[in-house]
Amino acid sequence: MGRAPCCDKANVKKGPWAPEEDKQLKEYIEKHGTGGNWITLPQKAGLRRCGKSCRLRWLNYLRPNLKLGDFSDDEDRVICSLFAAIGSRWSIIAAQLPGRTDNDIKNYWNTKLKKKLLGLPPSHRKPHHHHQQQQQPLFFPSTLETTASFSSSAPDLEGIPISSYLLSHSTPASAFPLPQIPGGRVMLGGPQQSCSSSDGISTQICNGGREHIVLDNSLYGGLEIEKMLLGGRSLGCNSEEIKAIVCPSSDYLDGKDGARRGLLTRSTSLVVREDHFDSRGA
DNA sequence: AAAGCCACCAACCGCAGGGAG
DNA sequence: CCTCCCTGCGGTTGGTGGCTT
Repeated sequence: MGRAPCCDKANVKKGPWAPEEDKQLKEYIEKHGTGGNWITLPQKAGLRRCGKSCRLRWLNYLRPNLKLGDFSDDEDRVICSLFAAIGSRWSIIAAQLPGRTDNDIKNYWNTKLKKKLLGLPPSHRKPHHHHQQQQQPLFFPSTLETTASFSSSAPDLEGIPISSYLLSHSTPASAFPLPQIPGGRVMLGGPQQSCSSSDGISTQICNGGREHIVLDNSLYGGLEIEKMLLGGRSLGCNSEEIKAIVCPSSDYLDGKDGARRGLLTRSTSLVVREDHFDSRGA
């Protein structure tokens, strides 16, 4: 039994948006808002488009405060670090980059950043100027392959280069058959393992399936994240939770307390601690 | 100059989650 | 609870255009 289509496909226009359609959609939303219902919006706005298509167009191209143009090195680092930690959760990653959309980031990752991390030669196309500056892979090959230290009870998994991992797993959060943890590095040693590297992220899996992720580069301001795993599967965080984890300026970091605990969705627990890195001078 | 290749990106598709009834 | 509906997400596709031969 198939799902009912979200719209009348026969009467719906597909393909690239015309400038008039953009104008029509933008003007309608600016005047009336989305009304909380994208399905009926195109009809109200006089557009022969699927509601999902309108939503996508608005979110990705028409809404205000969108950031256009090249990704900065800082943005690269945020994307890479979060990808390493949580996998291809583009919406969460996008939430950390104001003005960027998940689609943007996903495209950027798939077409450019992944190749840069893998150290593949640049495309024959003219690369973005600020990307030309950095010929070295960003951090996976240079840290996990050469400086990372592993202690593991699963030697057959030790030392898998992240580049090999990336080549075969574009979706680390869902690709592993064993305890599935967002981010390939967490999995590299199997259960009861630890992995640390100079890229600012280290992870541990303790007895009982407790996942322990430590982010200590300056980007994060030094935070410790501890997540409980349920049923051998790492559970997701929503964007606010991740924001609490990775934003140095977030309210989570403004107070004096050494540790604060917030309850995550689906019974995942989270500990955000500042004191862990105070002694490291991170 | 033309053809072919391929990187890039906008947009589509299907699925999962969550809320309402 | 259960079902239905809507939204949001992530993977994938197809068109476009730049580059190479």
